[in-house]
Amino acid sequence: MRSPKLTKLELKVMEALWNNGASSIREIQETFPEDKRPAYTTVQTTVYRMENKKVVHRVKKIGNAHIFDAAVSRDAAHGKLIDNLLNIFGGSVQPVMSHLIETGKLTMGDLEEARETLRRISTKET
Amino acid sequence: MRSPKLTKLELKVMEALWNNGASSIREIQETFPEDKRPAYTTVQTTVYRMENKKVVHRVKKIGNAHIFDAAVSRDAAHGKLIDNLLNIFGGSVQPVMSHLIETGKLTMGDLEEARETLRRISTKET
DNA sequence: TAGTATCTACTACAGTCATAGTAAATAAAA
DNA sequence: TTTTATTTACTATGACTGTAGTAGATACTA
Repeated sequence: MRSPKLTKLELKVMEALWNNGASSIREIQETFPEDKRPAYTTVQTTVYRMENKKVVHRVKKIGNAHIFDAAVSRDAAHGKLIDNLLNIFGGSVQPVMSHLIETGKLTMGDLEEARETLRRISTKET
Repeated sequence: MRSPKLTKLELKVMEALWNNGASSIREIQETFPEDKRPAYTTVQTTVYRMENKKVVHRVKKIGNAHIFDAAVSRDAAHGKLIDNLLNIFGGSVQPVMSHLIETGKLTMGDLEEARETLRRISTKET
């Protein structure tokens, strides 16, 4: 299992670690907007579970506080999410593209950019 | 709630309904590949739950069997999934495109096609 | 009509998740 | 050093999910 499935809350924890680097439970908790900040112990429980799943790990101890860090990269995790979605669509990107276009989320500019990226890669690879 | 979140199994049930139209529990169950076909009652329970969520509904009764049909369109459900994913990426399509390109899932042909679709739409809309 | 097959409705159960409380340990402050 | 604040480790709980069994109703068949 390259990287296990992450839940919504777990992803938020990962975001905190990806953005701010290794952090204590308290630090992770405080990245949540004040009005929707889960209790300290909620974050704690989640992080412990993530530790079991091996997606975060303890890197050191400061005072009595453990410091955790991400054990999977943002790209890996995000890639997993995308592949997952794609699977639901039978692995075809076409329906995804259609939806993005129809909802106006994909602009000509995005396409141009993608085109460039693709060209650059294929030139390098060939 | 436009359309509630659907789980993996629920989506498979929806697929069955979208593909084959209104169906009985038995018919839905039989769309699963034989080697990974859940028990009749598993499908039944799932469909009942989906009925509560209002994503399917009973359309008629044949013999003693109820016939269910989808109450949300494939596009709506799929759109929901995509939007959901996009939210995780802060609403930006860019990281998604990058991943698709990097994993070779998005080809130049796909881009051309998307380009065409986009052009056609914007011409019509403008 | 009696027996067999099918379906519904209900119940059960274990796993995961989001949520959080509490007791005990540890560290910091007065 | 006694008090106060912070952390850890453990426990609890209520949704939701995937899984499926069972009793009773209904329909089909010989």
